Amino acid sequence: MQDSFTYSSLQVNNRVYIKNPESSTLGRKIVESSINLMDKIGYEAFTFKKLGFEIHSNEASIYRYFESKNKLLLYLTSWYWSWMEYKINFGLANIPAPEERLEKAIKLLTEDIELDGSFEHISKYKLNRIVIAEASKSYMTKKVDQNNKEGFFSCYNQLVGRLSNIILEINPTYKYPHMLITTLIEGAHHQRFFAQHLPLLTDEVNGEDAITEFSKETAFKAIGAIRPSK
Amino acid sequence: MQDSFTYSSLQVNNRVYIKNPESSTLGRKIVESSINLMDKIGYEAFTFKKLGFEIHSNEASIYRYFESKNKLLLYLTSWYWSWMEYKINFGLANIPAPEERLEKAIKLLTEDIELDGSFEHISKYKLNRIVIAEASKSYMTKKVDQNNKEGFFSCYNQLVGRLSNIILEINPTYKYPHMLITTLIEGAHHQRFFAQHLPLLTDEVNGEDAITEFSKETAFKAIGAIRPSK
DNA sequence: CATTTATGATAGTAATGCTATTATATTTGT
DNA sequence: ACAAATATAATAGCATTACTATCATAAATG
Repeated sequence: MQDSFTYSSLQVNNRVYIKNPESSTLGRKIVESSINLMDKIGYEAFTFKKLGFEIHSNEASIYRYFESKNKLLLYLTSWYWSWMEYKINFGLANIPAPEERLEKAIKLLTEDIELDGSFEHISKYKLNRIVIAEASKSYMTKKVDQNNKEGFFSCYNQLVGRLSNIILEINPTYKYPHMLITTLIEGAHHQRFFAQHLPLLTDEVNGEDAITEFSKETAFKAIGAIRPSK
Repeated sequence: MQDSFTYSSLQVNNRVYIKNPESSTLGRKIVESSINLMDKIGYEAFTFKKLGFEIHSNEASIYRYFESKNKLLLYLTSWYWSWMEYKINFGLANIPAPEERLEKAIKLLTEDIELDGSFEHISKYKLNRIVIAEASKSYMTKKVDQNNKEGFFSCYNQLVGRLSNIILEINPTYKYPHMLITTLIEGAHHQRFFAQHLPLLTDEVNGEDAITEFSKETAFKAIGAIRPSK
């Protein structure tokens, strides 16, 4: 991914934060460190107090940026999905055939995100791990309806909408484009987690990225389309 | 489901509880009420103190049955999966053709569980809702590996293993039987949740159970088998 | 009916998830 | 250059959570 992509958080709903973390050094440090810390100790053990300690600041200061750790998680996942959409837009820019577009999109959505050596503001590698392991905690909540009403899931909704349209371009009569996309995205994430922690729930296939391969294969068969030859 | 099915918890790993809740009135009340309360207020807000109040007992007594609310959730989900396995075994008993077995199994796994009028000890309707909304919190945890080593997910592992075998009976060369099963089970659960709370992520199709239909269709296409005619 | 065993009542503790207050920097507008 | 506004740091406090411990009483059992 190019550095030309400005990490503005314009695409993230501005009601998930109290003060835009991109607007100050402290804010950026909060986001950056929250990714490291949450990836390391997990959402449950993660607290603003610990984060405050990590960044040599304190709890109260973090609360001026985010109302709660759930909102912070919402911020991180929204950011991830809008980054992913950017990445997909960029990756599909020169591909006209919808079959190829779909295949590429599925690859980008389901592939393993590698540890990048570069010292970026936001570690995509860790953020991907957080999305895999913790994102569901942002919406599997008694506040979903309220949060949804406020538009906190719009990044994800929008991405799913666009991908559904590609499917409909390929097969306009396919009845379940949204289901297929969300099932494959969440499914791929689950499979990554299972591969690491609950291996009996997944399939080991060496010499390929089985998860991405499974996702592509399942998608094309489901919509009754022929996969572009490699 | 017959009442002849004894609700013994033999199939649930005995290390998820301290004292078997099926062994006493209080224990059964704990399980029964925990389902009602957790369904009502959600896993996060659920506490042993509140549960104690509900059953006119107290916190300390509940802690004699379950070490933590995470273990209680593990108990409930394990119970659910072993009940589901029983239900599937029962439902497939007289079906010889693997295609029909698979179709029936997918139906049982993904269908909406209706509110049953009968006053059963354990409400399958609510338990299903808990599994949909909260089950992932039982394993999306920094303790997964340890919990898995102790066999806390064996009910689910076993069920997935059996269903994979049906797939392999139909198509012995299919490479991703476990992935397909888990993707469809978790996927169907997600879709039920989305249909209620995040409708843009799913597809509305009237006049049928779209989620079960999608699951069946996707499964048969994925393994390249022909669906049994209805 | 003596003794385990199960439950209830109460208390206590460290940590969590905040809010509030005040002091001190830092930025800014004039 | 300086006053005013704004951002951050430091500290305290509070209700709740997630437990553990203790002791009394009730129920079951041998």
